[in-house]
Amino acid sequence: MKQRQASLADVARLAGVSAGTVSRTLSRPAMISGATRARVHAAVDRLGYVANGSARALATRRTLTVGAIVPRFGSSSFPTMIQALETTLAVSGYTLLLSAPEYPRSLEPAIVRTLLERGVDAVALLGAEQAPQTFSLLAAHRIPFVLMWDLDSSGGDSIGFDERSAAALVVDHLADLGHRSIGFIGGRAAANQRARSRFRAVVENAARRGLDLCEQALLETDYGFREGFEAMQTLIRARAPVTAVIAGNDYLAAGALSALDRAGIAVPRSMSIASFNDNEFAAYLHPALTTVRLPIAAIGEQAAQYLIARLAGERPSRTGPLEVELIVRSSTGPAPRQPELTADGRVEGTK
Amino acid sequence: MKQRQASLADVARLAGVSAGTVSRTLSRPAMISGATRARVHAAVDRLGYVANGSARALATRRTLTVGAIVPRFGSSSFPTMIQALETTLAVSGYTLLLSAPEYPRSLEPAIVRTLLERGVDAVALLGAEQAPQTFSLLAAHRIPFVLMWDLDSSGGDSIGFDERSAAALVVDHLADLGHRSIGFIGGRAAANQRARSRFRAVVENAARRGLDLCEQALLETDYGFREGFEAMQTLIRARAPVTAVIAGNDYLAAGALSALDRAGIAVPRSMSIASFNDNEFAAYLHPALTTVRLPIAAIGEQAAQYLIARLAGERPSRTGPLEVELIVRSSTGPAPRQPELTADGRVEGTK
DNA sequence: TTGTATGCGTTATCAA
DNA sequence: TTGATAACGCATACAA
Repeated sequence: MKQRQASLADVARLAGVSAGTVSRTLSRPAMISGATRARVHAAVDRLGYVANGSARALATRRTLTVGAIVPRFGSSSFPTMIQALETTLAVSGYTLLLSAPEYPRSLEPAIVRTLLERGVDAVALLGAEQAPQTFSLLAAHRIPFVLMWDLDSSGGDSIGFDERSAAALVVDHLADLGHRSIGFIGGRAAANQRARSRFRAVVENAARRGLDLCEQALLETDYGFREGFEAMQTLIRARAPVTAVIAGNDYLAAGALSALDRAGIAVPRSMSIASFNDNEFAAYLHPALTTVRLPIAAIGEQAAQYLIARLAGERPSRTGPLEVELIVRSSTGPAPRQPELTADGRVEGTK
Repeated sequence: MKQRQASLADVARLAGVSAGTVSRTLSRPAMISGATRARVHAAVDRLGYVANGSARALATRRTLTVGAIVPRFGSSSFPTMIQALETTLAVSGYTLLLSAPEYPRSLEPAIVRTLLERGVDAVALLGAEQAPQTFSLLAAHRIPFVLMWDLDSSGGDSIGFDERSAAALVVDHLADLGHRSIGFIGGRAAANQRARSRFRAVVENAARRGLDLCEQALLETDYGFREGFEAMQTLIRARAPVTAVIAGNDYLAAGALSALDRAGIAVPRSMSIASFNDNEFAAYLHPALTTVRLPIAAIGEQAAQYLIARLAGERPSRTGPLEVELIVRSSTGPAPRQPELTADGRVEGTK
């Protein structure tokens, strides 16, 4: 019973045709007469034949496989992007080869080499935390690739949104409501390209609107509930003179809201909160939470479509940044309004 | 400049040796003399040679690739499992081929066929929402596979935890605190094997402890913040006579807590909340939230180790369910205590 | 419409 | 230690 898997030759023998005919029957049925086609299919079913992709790849020089390098899979919006990427690729027959390196590994060229050995037809890079060598390797092997999330990087085409306009939406919103002094709880700029540009975008926009973004209220931490909770506690304890806080992502927002709740500080009466919405769940955290909805799934979809086009020999024109949307949920609760400051500028509720 | 990638033959020519020697130099350097080894490596570097995995797979009959089928990637704990799976596999040189079908597609046999064509050496199935045919196909092709999450399924080995003991931990905790009547907000049992067994586990344990789990307080919904929010609102409006509610996962817990907050119902004074902790973030939602920490990352790791062992020709013994842990955060807030009931048995705070 | 023959790039077997 | 040669399974150009 230890027989190997059925091959094209086995099918051909059983069907009484040549191997070439079987191959054609499976790939271009139109070329084959109805009678033999039926015989071949019968043999295929009977033997449970499944094509050997390695042999096919060797002969055709394509694997119908796309590689993805995804740093920091866990607490990010990358799974959503990957889902969209994979689903869209699958429609066109492509399979996704996933590499989810934990932090320092994402800089190892070995990852790209593995992908190249596997013969991926294209590569998707998420978050652009790769070594420069990655790009030269891909270029040297003429593998089309796309950068997801980050619009600024050079070297290849990229699909993403503009952090500056996203930040502008939130900051403008808060400024228009009358806030003059705000805080920001964001990811670690030192360790994370995305956190860095978001950080910068908030700072620049605050400056543009003349908002006070005091150093004391500018916190960097890991993305996470606990981190958001602790960061907000820090702000509260320090009595940071702010009337609104922007959270860098959903996790931070959730933690921050929880900390405010625990401290008895009412949102939005005593403190306004806004958040970048990576995971599309910040929206449901609090009825008065303003969020910027980032086009996460759309990035995955469009990146897939870009690669598919490239692999079809087209040269898609560069698309602009994907649209970012501000969600103000005034309908599900009181809209953020001019905060009531205490005499000394402290936030109400800090004791 | 349109030359194809360098092949083993190219390297051999440049190094002045045979192709076989190059192959051996790369795979079993010990067999080769220092001098030729150096020459070969020089040629490899010079040409930027990368092995062709398809040809290697064809010759060796192994791809060093493991397939994973992952339904409902988005709002689940699967990304964490995948990260652990991939990381552990990578250490042993295996790459992950990811299939993340949206719902109905997970039942298509075409997915498994694609994986088989790609020549995966093994397959990991997450959440066991696959068609029965999946298992027979894998068996017919003698592909080792492992079921992740679900311990009960038959057909292959599985790595997971026991929903019943997880539920027992929470229910016992609430019962010991003196709660007599509780509610449960869980996932949709009809659409989701995992939600179903969790549901059942809670019901059975409640019965075992003589807790009242009235139908009115037994809600099924999609996993999500909004859904948890709305479910809890439903309970509040219906004035469900419960003093504690168990949330089926983190998202539901977050939404439920938000709804309680909005309704002015104090946790845990007027209502106790406990939650299954798929994503390890429920822990930070509320200082008095009791959670069952599910061994998500451990499942990914152990599944990888299981497959690696199988692929090495071993036959690992069945391991029992992974450990589940109850986290009571009394240190970060008041522990849930005997709730104060109103005269007519209503929960305090519902108006 | 179908069969034949060759090549894809690697590993493995057997000699030298 | 190294070289020659034969698979591995499929696709395709060419012939029939």
